[in-house]
Amino acid sequence: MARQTEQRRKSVFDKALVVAKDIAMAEGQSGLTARRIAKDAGCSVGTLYNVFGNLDTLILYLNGATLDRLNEALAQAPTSKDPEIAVRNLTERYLQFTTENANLWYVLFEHVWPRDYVMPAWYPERINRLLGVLARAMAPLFPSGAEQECLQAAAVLWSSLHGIHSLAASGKMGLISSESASAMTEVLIQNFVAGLSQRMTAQNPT
Amino acid sequence: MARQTEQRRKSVFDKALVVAKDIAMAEGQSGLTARRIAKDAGCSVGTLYNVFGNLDTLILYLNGATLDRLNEALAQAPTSKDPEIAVRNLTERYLQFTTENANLWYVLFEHVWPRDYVMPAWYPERINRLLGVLARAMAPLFPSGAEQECLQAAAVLWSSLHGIHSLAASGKMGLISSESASAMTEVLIQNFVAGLSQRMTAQNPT
DNA sequence: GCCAAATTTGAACGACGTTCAATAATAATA
DNA sequence: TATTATTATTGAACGTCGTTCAAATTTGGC
Repeated sequence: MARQTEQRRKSVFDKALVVAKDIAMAEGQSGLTARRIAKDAGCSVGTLYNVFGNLDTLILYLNGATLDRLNEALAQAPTSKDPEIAVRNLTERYLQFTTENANLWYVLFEHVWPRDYVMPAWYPERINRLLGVLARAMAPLFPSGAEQECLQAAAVLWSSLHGIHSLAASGKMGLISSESASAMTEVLIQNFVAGLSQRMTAQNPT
Repeated sequence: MARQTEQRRKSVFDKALVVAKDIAMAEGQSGLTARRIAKDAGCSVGTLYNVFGNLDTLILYLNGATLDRLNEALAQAPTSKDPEIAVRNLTERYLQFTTENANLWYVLFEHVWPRDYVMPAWYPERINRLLGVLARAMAPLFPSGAEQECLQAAAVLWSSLHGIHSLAASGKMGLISSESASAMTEVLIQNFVAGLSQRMTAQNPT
């Protein structure tokens, strides 16, 4: 029966993702080996490959789950009509999440995909969902009809946040300490939002 | 004689870095293996380890050379008293460099260091040298005595640029295409600089 | 209970970073 | 120059990695 096959596949799928998450949180990227995950999940490497095809795809699903959890965390951020406050509320949650889930975040953004790996469509869509949350918070900074510009600005802010936090976390920024990531985020938001609102008022002078 | 020893070490050192650069440019991160570099450099893996200690250190020196070359490229950017123009000139050179040296840039920022790897002091110093170039271009946006704030703002802008370009290059930003990195950079600079100058004029009203 | 189909298994493969006893080359001494 | 002491180089070997696949096991239908 195909039904039972499906059920067993799903149980292996779920179990593998659970133990992969546990391993990643406890030991980081380096612990995420096929043999280790199979052992902790109570199956053989062959079964893992039967379900996921390869280790990269397993990590892809792990990242998908991480993105979902971030989305939930951001959904609980208080809203505000003031874009600067709304954006700051979001970035505070974002920073909190990446701090509390540092190793998972590391896997999410530092994992190197094979050059020819094709991402399933749902993966970039989940990232765009996050961009959408940020764009909604920034919407008051843009005139109606400028949804594209708003989305682009959200992408800029999102990428910038990522740059600050990843460089700070990995110590690749020189003397700038990792503790200053929060302060740097604040500088970014203040000035970027100020620039946007100035542009807005210049176009629609009161 | 220690002299001759030193000379041979240096010749292996230099040759290894040259072939490592060639390999990285042609094939990217994945081609940078100890056996491959040794083969191309005309020595054995043992000699490579005798000189560099480990492969991470070899890559560290490769990255150092890349940073030096970027520094030279930025030094040739035209200066301007207008901070926005000066910053844009720098970021254009930066984008040009990372595009022309995409694989080297990838190695520079995506290489995962062992958790306990200790960077030599000269490495973060080279990154700070780049931050200094950016900070000098932004200096007119800050009152005298605010050098620390200026440096921090430079670090924010630098990190943001890195976030935009790395996410765009690796396709980790969702639907945002890699071709839009340049446009996103422009959005970032315009609004960030506008925010900074607004802050400046608010403190020193004319 | 038996057979056919599907699933699970883990030994095996090639490649990786790294090590180190053996070899070769060099410097010092007689 | 011949011999010894020191140093550098070598590459086979170790353990681990992702991945494969023939064989063993389990499953579902009769």
